[in-house]
Amino acid sequence: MSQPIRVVIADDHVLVLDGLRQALNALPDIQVIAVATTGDELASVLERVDPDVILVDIEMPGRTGLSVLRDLKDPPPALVVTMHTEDEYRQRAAAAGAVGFLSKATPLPELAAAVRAAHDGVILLDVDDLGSALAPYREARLSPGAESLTARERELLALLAGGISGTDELAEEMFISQKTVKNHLASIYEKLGISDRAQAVVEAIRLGLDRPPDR
Amino acid sequence: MSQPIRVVIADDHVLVLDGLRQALNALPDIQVIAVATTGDELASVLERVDPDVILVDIEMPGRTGLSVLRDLKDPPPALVVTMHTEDEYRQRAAAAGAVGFLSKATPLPELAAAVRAAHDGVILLDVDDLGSALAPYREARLSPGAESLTARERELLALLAGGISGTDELAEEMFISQKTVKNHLASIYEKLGISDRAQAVVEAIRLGLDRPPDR
DNA sequence: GGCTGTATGAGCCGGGCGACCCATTTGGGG
DNA sequence: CCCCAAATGGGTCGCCCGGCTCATACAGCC
Repeated sequence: MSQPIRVVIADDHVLVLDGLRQALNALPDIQVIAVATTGDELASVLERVDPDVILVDIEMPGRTGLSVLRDLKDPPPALVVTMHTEDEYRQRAAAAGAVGFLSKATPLPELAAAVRAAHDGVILLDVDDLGSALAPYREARLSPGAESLTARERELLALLAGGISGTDELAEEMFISQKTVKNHLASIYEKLGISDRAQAVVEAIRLGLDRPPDR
Repeated sequence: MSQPIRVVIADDHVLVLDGLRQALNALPDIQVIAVATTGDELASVLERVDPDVILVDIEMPGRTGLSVLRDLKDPPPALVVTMHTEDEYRQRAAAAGAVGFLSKATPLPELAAAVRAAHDGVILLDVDDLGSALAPYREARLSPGAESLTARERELLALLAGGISGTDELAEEMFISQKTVKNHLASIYEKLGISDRAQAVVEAIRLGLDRPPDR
């Protein structure tokens, strides 16, 4: 990965939609680029944009999500998210070309992992142990820009995002000399294309480096 | 307002729950302090914590949300959020003591407004024009710390959080002199108890001043 | 055994930033 | 009508921050 995974979500319950959008956008490696509340809207959205993964509910006013899926000629991997866990729905989702089938009772980290797996080409439908199939995708990826940073540089950014901004406090927190703090900062500035601590804080938070790991 | 509104959410669909939690927590004036996925869990949660508002789904494994509501002796205002819009459910919700009844197709800002209204003691059940009843509560409240800031100071913080950190760029953006920028910053530092731009960015984002208004 | 990247550290220099003191204008509230 | 808060602006000063160059030690890798 290097670019965030671009996702489209379709669900007729706006509350669910908005919540999901916000939750997924909070992850550094996933980006919701469009949403739809009806089947028709989804179809028209998919004419304009080309997501990496689609999340779709079955029940929607007008056309069902599955109906839209069926008609796509070159579809991105689609995950069906529904309240209905019955096997019949699962079959129908599979027939429509979905690569995964998830309940709305799925925890969010699990969904995120499924999105990453789907983007990676994994077909989640025919695995019986979903948990272990998703294991490699549990961990939140670092955002593109964050990959070039070293561990120590990320630590420093996390402290900065926590409100520790003075060179000496940072040095004390990290058990190194003031000079080394400034060296790390200089290296961060270069890698991220910025030039001071205020911008570093902006980037640190944008890259999700402010809260320790995933979740 | 001065303290954020403390909310408990109950919904058996973890995905919805997680999404909602994240979305509501993103608002500066609302804080989700606990969640529950079953009626029993909700009941036990309400023994431990005392929220300002409860959001509850009707269908849940074991006890329904309404059943839990009925048994509370001194209940906080409760909003029922459900997929079912039929009038029968509405009656049952009212009978259980709910102050509001919302569909899962409600947009998020509407839900947030309803939470604020409920916290304010408004009974939303018997209004026929929900839209205008919620109008006064549409606007997202500013977080406590942000209230002492002037409009111009908030503008400045928004720019800072956008990555504009140099005095001269800020001055240009705001059509004022460099000196005035530094004056505003000094005033911000004093009000927020901080001392440089990096910390100002941290606060700006924490206070939700990075993105213009509500939504 | 060398090469590379990371972490650590030093010195120097100029400019920007924060602290302190002050002035003017405008608009709204008492 | 007066006063206060907000917004605007000026000046000075000292220190810290960022840019530049360099050095050492250690770890992994081919």
